Amino acid sequence: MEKLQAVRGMHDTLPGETPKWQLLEDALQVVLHSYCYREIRLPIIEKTELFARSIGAGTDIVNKEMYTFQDRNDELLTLRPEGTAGCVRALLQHGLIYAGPQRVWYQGPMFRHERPQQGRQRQFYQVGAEAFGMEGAEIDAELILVCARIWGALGIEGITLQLNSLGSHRARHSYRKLLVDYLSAHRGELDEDSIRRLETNPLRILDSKNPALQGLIDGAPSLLDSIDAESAEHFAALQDLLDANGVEYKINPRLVRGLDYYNRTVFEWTTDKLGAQGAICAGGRYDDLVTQIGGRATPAAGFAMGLERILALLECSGAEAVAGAPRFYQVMVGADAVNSGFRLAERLRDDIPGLPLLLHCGGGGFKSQFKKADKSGAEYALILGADEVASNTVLIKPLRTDAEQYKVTQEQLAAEIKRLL
RNA sequence: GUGAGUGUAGCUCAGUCAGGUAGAGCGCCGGAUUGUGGUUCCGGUGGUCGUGGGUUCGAACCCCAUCACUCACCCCA
Repeated sequence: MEKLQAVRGMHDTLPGETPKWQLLEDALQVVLHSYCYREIRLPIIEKTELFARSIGAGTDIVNKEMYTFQDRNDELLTLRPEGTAGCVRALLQHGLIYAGPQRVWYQGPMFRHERPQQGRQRQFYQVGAEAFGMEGAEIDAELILVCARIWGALGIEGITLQLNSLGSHRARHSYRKLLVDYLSAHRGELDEDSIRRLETNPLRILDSKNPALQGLIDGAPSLLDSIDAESAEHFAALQDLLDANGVEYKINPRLVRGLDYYNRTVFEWTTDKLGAQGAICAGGRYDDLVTQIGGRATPAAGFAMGLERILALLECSGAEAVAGAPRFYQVMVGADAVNSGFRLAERLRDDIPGLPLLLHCGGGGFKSQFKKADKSGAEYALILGADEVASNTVLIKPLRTDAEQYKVTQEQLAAEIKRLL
């Protein structure tokens, strides 16, 4: 029979790895809550049309990377490839978009059918924050400061903030023409990918890694030269706020995002420690998305970060999370000991909620049970054998020090454990 | 989607070049006078060599296909 394995690009997070995930998630929550972002929980499946309309019908994500399928009633559905579209849809559907400024955050799995490699899997986890109803550059700055504080909380260093402004959609559209004209004039110098993108997403050609193209790209008209006056002002205001708060950034006129809904501010936090997948967090402003999804024009901005990449970065910098070991391991030898041991343990759990107490299951003598107690990482063994059952006592043996084991009555045990905790 | 590399015991790997029906370390289980772990010593358990075909008297090894992982392109968080 064929061995069953996980679907390609879908990873299991094993018990040994979950503590570091929990540590990361907790740290993110603390920072987000300190800026008063509130959690929103969203469906993993949405109608396909939502993504086609928001991310953009011409983007790679929508064209070749979505997990799309037909429901039993022939509805076209998609496993979400990102979180923003569903978030906007939910706030719109429930009328929160118009209920004054909103700050929300979400976390969970996203799905993209890409070839897996380092820092890129088909099911991956993002934490994102979105803010609605705020027009000025202040919210752009706040989002970036949230990110910066997250890096600080996690002890992540050596990453770069890249910043750009795409201008208004209109300005971006006319720039697109300008760029296509320029590149078409040099069509012969373009590589295969770039020629394809000339039709689909010409701005991304600016992002090309092909060294042969760098000269051509350097000579291209600059996006920043052609953005509208209001956007330029907005961008300047953002830079002032970042400067005033000591956030370092690099203006990168070639930074364009792969999702169509962005306008004005776009940013990306990148590292050079993770190979080809250098972006750990990215976002920007998307003032026209709410309209595209069918609502009234509402200014909006947000970011999303890739948790696998952040974890990989934390491992690079040598951080280690501690796995959850029991504090107490209860050794029980003989049927009578098991019997009264279970009842004793249940009483302890009543008295001390959350007590990390591991009961030995599966029999065996004292020797083998102690081996397992040691291996479990527990600090103390609680020992129950025939003698203890007969005398209504328990032996407590410290496993991590040379201290002698000692005897307490079963009535005293809860108090003694509280003392040891 | 394109290209390259890898796949042998629960884990890390040797064996592949020059085909002769599988090895090490760690782990796991047990023992060292039977109610005490962590060190040491002794013994044991362990793999249809990713999967399916082919070549051959004979394949972990050569060939083809396929799946998965890794890396790069691409894409993006």
